[in-house]
Amino acid sequence: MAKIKDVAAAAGVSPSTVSRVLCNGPVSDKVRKRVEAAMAKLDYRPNLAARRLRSQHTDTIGLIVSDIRNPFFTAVSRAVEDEAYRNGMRVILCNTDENPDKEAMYLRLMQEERVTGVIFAPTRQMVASIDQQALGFPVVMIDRVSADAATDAVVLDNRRAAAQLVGHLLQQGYRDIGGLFGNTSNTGMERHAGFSEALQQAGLAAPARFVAPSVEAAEQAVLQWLAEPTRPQALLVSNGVLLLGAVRAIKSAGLHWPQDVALVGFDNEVWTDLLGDGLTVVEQPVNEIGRTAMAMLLERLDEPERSQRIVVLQGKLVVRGSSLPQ
Amino acid sequence: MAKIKDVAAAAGVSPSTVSRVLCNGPVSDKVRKRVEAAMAKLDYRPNLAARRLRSQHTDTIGLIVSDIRNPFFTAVSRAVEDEAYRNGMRVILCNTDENPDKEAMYLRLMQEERVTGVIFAPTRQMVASIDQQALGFPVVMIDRVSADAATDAVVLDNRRAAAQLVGHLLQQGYRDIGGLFGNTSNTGMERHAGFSEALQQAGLAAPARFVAPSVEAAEQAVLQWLAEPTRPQALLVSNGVLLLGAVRAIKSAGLHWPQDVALVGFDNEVWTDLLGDGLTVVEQPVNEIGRTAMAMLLERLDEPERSQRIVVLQGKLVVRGSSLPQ
DNA sequence: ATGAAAGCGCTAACAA
DNA sequence: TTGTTAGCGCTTTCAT
Repeated sequence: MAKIKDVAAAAGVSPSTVSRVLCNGPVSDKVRKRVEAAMAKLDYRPNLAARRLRSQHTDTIGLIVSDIRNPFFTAVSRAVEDEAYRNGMRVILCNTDENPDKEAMYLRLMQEERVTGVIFAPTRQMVASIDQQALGFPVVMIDRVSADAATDAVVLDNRRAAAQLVGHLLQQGYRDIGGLFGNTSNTGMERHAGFSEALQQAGLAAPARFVAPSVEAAEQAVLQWLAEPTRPQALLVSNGVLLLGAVRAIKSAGLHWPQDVALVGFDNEVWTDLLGDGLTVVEQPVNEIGRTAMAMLLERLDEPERSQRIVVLQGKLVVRGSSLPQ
Repeated sequence: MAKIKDVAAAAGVSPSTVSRVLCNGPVSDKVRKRVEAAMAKLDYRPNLAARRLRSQHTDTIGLIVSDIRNPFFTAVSRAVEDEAYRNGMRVILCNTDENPDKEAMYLRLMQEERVTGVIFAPTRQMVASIDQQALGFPVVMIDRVSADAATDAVVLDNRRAAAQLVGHLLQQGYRDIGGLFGNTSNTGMERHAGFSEALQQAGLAAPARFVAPSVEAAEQAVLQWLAEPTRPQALLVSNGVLLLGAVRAIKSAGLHWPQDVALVGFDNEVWTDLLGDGLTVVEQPVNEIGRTAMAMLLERLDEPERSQRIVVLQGKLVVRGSSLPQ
């Protein structure tokens, strides 16, 4: 494999000149042409490891999420990657499975890679303990954040979104409303807070249950809840993964929405409008979340000293049949 | 940030010894302990760019797919990543959008990264033109391959799977069967071949249409097809993305399966069993595909000279209501 | 088992 | 605009 010296020799110039061509440095047009011809002839590929070592910048960012198969993260990842490559940066993707040990391991790996920065959807335990100074690179958190986080962040207005769903249910005449939330992320906690507040303001009880963030856990929990005499008239479910579990539970219990139980949730996944008259959900602006996170990271690199910034995006209430009593 | 020299000084040894600790080389237990203590104290993180440059191996593989949001690739990616990290390798993910220019660009990037190997789901144009020698690393193709590919590969038995779906429809009494296929991948071509052969063997016509691999293109094509007087009794759709489009079309045309039109397809996505009595599909062994691709890459690295190998996996027919006349 | 020395392929400072 | 020189942080001979 050709190296910079070979190209230099073939073009009759010094290695530095070849390097300048590579980096768009000052080179006369005539020489540049010659060098580019030599590169093409030798099928030269600059060695990125060498460039990174020497130049001390990797143009690489880390993207740490719980599971790329969660459609929310799938969509956000794609947006982040597009924006990254558009800015000449590469992305290293890491799946943590909501496991703090894996989170720590991948953060360590990011340090070894000397990444330029990281976009991170942390678990609840991790949020407060992230120290950018110690890490050595800036972090933008997404999806799961709390007030005590010390980094930039892009989040949905989770309380408001949950409150909106509750408001919608109240408006439709539901009074007996239950909530199902994930127990590992701050997102679940915030959505629970919005849910509780909205119901308390209406003078109603706010029965809530918390489960592991998996389809199976949600399915089992909902199946059990629906079998109890205190079964709620309406169910609010905290994200797309849990929502799928809830749908499976309702289906396998032989029940139907909205007559047996109304159902509302988060994440406007592709299947939510295909079921019966559709599921009422809050849609997250997934592309905007990804793009914004990447943009904030780039801004932070430009201005390391500027104060912490949290961008709060609004969800969009999409009303469908699952919450409209007939 | 501490470097190897600092650790060496702190531990009272030479940099080589620290390096040996890092690489599990021969070091006495006593010295190893001292070095590890120094590493911990200084919060040392080895610089991967430097290691890669010097050692000439990157322990990195590239994964090139059309779009991570396609659930098939989402699942395969996750399996590849898990298997990679388990083997101490990192993964660079690239989305090509079925665009040959992007494919070429990312292959070039993989060369600059000096990746150990690449797992690649190529478009039709690209399949035959992949030259591992010129690229400088081994390639394992997935999902889309043809006989003239010159690399290792892991594929579904697409012809047989399509034929199975046709066989199932014939058994259920359908005679007038149409097929919808993607026009950019060899996968679509092979599934079309299996579809055609099976119908020809039964002495039946095999009307087929080809569309761009997007939900919208499929929806429009099916909408139009269903409005024609020659509308088929049953529709076979070549992958999960197109299948979603077909479902939308049938729904928005106010039709129902199986009475108005039976529907079968590929990819057992989460929503396929939620719609009515469910969609009949061929399920691909997504985890096995990802794991096998990674395993083949590792084997190829061990034995560069062994002959080309293609692993053909079987799909699983999952029969549901969409193809069972009432 | 350990150390000294060389160099992976490139870029950045400096000089011309 | 171009060349010369040094060195990024590590691993790998080759000694000892």
